[in-house]
Amino acid sequence: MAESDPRFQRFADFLARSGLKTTRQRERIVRAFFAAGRHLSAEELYNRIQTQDPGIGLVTVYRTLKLLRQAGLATERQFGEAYTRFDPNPADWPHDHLICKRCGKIQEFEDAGLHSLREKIARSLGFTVTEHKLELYGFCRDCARLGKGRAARTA
Amino acid sequence: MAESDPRFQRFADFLARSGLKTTRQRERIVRAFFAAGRHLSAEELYNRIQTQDPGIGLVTVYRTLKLLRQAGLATERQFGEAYTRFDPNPADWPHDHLICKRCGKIQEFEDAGLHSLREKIARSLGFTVTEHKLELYGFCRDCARLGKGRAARTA
DNA sequence: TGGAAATTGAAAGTCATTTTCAATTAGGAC
DNA sequence: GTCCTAATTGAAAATGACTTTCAATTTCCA
Repeated sequence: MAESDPRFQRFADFLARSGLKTTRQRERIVRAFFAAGRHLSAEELYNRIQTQDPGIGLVTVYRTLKLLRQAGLATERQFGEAYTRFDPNPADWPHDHLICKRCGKIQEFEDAGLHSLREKIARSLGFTVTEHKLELYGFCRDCARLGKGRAARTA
Repeated sequence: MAESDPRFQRFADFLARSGLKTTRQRERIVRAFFAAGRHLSAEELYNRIQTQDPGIGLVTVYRTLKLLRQAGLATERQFGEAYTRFDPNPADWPHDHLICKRCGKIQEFEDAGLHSLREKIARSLGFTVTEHKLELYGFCRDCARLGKGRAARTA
């Protein structure tokens, strides 16, 4: 996730191509987002940035996340929480998620069998499928070991 | 979906068991919900009821839907829209959904292969899975035939 | 039938996210 | 480097789905 991360360049290119400007705020937000490497909410990202640059507003975080989405560098996800999380994986990588109900860990995965299964189901019901969304909820190895208590939301 | 629908009795039992009362509003709302037989939002259900009983408030619709959920007679679903839809299928029937992006039709399905696939995926990543959510998006037979235009939200 | 406890609807409150708007800033033209 | 204009920013207000508050009404059992 060093400065050489090609996503910085992709974002810069997106801005230039769209006639938008590179600002201090956008640079900090994008850097913090990629550095986190997790599915953060706008508020969580905002809090991380606050500690280093209190001048940046939550509104600008929302706006920059929207730009990242348009650039194909982030995807909005809903995991049954009140807010949206942003997935830092390239939008053109189709994948699904496993969510730990105790620590909140989100594990991405890709499964070829799923694609054929979805075709089989769709065909049997007369549908044509273009996208899907699969979320598996449960406990990660560590949390399963600790006993399946109430969610603690650590990670 | 006649008066003999056992769900009316189940709801009445739930109310009695919980020390709650049977009211004109609750009866109308529950009847309209089961009669629709579709995944409605609170607002959609409210609108249907308005035409026959303008005295019922949206707040009461929300409250009654919450009771139906507690009674195991409805399940909240999010299909990427701004609002929640309520699934009129018994909560103890685990199933997934196919959503037509053009007419909004929602088709339920149950697939045994999915259960073993989810176990296989979880095992390979060290997770224990307790629930899942799968949504397939595409076009139903009728809409696929008409050409895959922009969503029209009919049904 | 009486009356306590539950219910209702309107209005106000939440909460995440978006819009508005006046002040600031980026970055191409010169 | 300096101008100038369009883009950007943050604060405050707005939005929209949903929930809570509260005074008035209704249910239902003793």
